[in-house]
Amino acid sequence: MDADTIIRALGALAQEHRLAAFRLLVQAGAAGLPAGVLAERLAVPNSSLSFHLAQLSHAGLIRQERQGRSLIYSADYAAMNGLIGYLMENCCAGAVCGSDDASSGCAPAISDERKSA
Amino acid sequence: MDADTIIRALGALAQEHRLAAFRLLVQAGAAGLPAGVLAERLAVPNSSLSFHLAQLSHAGLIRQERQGRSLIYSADYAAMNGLIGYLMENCCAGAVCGSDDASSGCAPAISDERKSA
DNA sequence: TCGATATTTCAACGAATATCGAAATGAAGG
DNA sequence: CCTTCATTTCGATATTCGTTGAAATATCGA
Repeated sequence: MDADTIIRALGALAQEHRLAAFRLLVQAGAAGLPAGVLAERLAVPNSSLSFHLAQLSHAGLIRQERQGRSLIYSADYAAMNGLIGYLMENCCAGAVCGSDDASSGCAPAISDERKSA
Repeated sequence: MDADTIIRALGALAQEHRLAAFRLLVQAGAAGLPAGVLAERLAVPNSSLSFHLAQLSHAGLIRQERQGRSLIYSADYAAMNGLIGYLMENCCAGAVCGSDDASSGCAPAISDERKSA
C-alpha cells in the first residue's frame, strides 16, 4: 500500500456524501446497493452521486458491477482494512499498544461492540 | 462521534504532509515530537507545517504540549480508534465479518503483524 | 426498432485548500 | 530588560473540489 493510494482513499472518504455512501455500502455487505437507491437514501442528485461514486471507485474503496439496468456498488473490505493497517503501522514505538486504555495506547479497532461478540 | 468530526479527521489525514506527520507521531508514541523535528524530517517549511499541524490538531487527531521553548505534538490514539470504529460500524450486514478472507469480510484491523503478537 | 428506465459525462461556476516568505508572537536565559 | 530561539499568523496566489441541469450512453421490454 503506497502513500498515494492511502491519500486518495482518505480524500475520498473526507466528504459528507461519500462517507455516508461508503458506510451504507459497508453496512450493506457483499450484496451491495444500486446507484439509484444510494442517491435516494442520501437525498443527492444522481449526477452528484455519480461523481462521488466515481471518486470512491477510483480510490479503490468500492466496486461496480452491472446487474440488469442497474449498477450495483459494494464496499471493498480489503481496501478498508489496508487503510486502517497503514494508519496504525508500527504504532506506539513498540510500547504496550494493546492495553484497554484507549487514550494512551493504540488498542485495536475491536473496542466495545465487537469485544463481546 | 458525529459525522462532522469524522469528516474533519479524514480530511486532515488526506494530505501527503499531514499523513506523514501523523504517522510519525503515531510511531513516536506518547513521548511525541517537537514541531521543529517534524518540519526537518518531513522537509517542509516551518510555516507550512504549522498550518498542517493546526489542521490535525483542530481535527482532534493530535495534541499539543509546551515543553521548554518547544511545542511537543503527539497522536491522540482515542481519536484514531474512534475514526476506525466509525468506518466499520455495523459492517457486513451482520454476516460472517471476521473470517480470514479479508476480501469478502471486514476482518478487524488485527491482521498479520498483530495477530501473532 | 422504439420508448422507457438507470446511470454517467459534460461544462461552468463558486468555494475551499496548499503553498511560501515575511512579519509577529511567546517563552527562556543572561 | 533585552536577545534569542521555536513556532505561528498573515497575505496573496494557483490549484483542486463540489454542485448542478442538460445531454449522452446503456440496458430492457414490447
